[in-house]
Amino acid sequence: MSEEKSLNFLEEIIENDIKSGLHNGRVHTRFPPEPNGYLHIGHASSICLNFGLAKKYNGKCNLRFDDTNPSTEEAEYVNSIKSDIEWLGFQWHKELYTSDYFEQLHDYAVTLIKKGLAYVDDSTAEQMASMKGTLNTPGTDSPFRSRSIEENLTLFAEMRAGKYKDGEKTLRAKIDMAHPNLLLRDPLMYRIKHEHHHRSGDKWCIYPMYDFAHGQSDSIEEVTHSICTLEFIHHRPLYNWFIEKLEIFPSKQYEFARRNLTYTVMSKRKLLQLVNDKHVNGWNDPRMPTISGMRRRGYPAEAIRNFADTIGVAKRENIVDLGLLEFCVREHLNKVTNRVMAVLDPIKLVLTNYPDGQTEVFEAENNPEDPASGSREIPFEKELWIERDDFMEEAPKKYFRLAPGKMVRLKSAYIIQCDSFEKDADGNVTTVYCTYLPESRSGNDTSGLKVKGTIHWVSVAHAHTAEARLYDRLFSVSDPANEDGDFKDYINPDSLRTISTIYIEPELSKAKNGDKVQFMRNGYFCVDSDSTPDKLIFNRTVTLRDNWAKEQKKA
RNA sequence: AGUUCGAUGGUGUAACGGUAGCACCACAGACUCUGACUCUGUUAGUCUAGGUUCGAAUCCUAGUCGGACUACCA
Repeated sequence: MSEEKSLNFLEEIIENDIKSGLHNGRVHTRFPPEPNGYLHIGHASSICLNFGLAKKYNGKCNLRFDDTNPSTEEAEYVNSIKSDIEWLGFQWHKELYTSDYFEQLHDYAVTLIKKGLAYVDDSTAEQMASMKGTLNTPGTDSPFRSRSIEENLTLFAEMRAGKYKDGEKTLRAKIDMAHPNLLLRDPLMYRIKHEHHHRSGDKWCIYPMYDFAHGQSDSIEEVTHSICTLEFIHHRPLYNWFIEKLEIFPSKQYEFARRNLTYTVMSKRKLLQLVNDKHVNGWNDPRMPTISGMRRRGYPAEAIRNFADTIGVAKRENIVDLGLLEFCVREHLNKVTNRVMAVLDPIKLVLTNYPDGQTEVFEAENNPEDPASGSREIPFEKELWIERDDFMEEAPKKYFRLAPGKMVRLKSAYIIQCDSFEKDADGNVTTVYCTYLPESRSGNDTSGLKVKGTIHWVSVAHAHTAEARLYDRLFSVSDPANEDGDFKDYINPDSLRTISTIYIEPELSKAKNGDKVQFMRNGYFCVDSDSTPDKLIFNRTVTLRDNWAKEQKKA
């Protein structure tokens, strides 16, 4: 019972806060996406963190759409974000929008103007940039910095009323143009944008900047722990400055390092390029690191949550091995998927001593990891499809499969011995001839034989067909964003291999969209949404571990 | 260069002044009607230099290396 689970740094902060009675021990977090794109695995980490922390400490987690920029945001994204979060298995306390606070935020701005802490600036963006100074040199005050409170009030009201064009005026906080933190050199609070907003419509033509919206929104919702990624750490003094000057609920911001993954890219800009340049087929392409892509790929939500849990949270730079995600995926799929037989690269196997036209039905366990999964029936005949890889003319020493003179077991059926084979004009093996041992029948094997190899098969007469899409990592280098040149030069040309016809056991033809199975000795697959009633399409989620492949590579 | 955050095996993460642990990967073996799963074992780490201390991954000082910040984006 007393197994002390170590805490991450955020849990430590929260537990200390609870201990000290801060906000009466109340914990309230939020997940604040901007509805301008699709969620990816990085967001998944943040979701698991924010919702997970709330759950662990009996708190609440809001979903807040940070929609302060009408130029980039669309309702379409709101829906995809919501369904991604739900699919991950989380339920938000409230669905909220920063745009719902526009009136309140405006009033906060007026408050600051009245306190002499904000002013309307007529400078252009270029002028402002030139007065900003640099990392090493202080900035200079704007000529409009000393406008009177009354004038600022009037001007700001006129800005709101639509008297000015985009870019003509801004509202700025009056802090310190020489501050070493550039964000505190009189940051913009409001800009003019005569644009239609996906929720507030045309009611507003001035929109708050992130820095003037985020902390106050947290505060309005009485969020206790506002958790964001490390690149916002420089914003924290500003976050606190607004809350302090406004004298509102003191939400606190904490930062963690965003999680990176090998063999992919995560920035919205890069992902957008992949989509626009058609390197992938949309945001939910199974190769994309988006939540919708991973869902379509067949990654279970449980696996993603487990992954987020396993990699934890810290403040140091990191790049997590994709292999760890795949491990989590396999770990879960192993427990829940039924085993089925499918032949992806077929050659024909003929059992010369098996009666023509005879059919036998074998019963096969669905999932040895889960006794409750039951069993199914598989028809067996004289002619079977087997995997090309499972036969070799000349077998190397540790090859446990078919070769002239060698024996294997046909999974759930008989032990067979290879006698001969046929090749076509190009030298490709077309047919393998074997004899079966009737007394080795699965379930009541009296042969006394032990064979090292077991292979899967599908009856030629009963096989159904399907398409398989074999996905592999999107990039051929582990950190494409940090290579020389364009990251797109490092796209893996073999990230998708389509096999138009594979043979599947009859039972599998009943599979429905989204179903997940294990193709025995091959990998985990799921039914793709492109499937039609007369054509099933299987996505390869992830391969099985393959020690034989490693063995071969060494040789 | 200024500010700021960080540095523990190949990767991710613990150890809160007192035995450097866990997971993934890799490797070796056992088991196997999936070369899967499972099980056992092995390799491998505290950025550097000083200091404080009986004792330092942990505290202090200096350095090194890496990241972030100069959008009317979030």
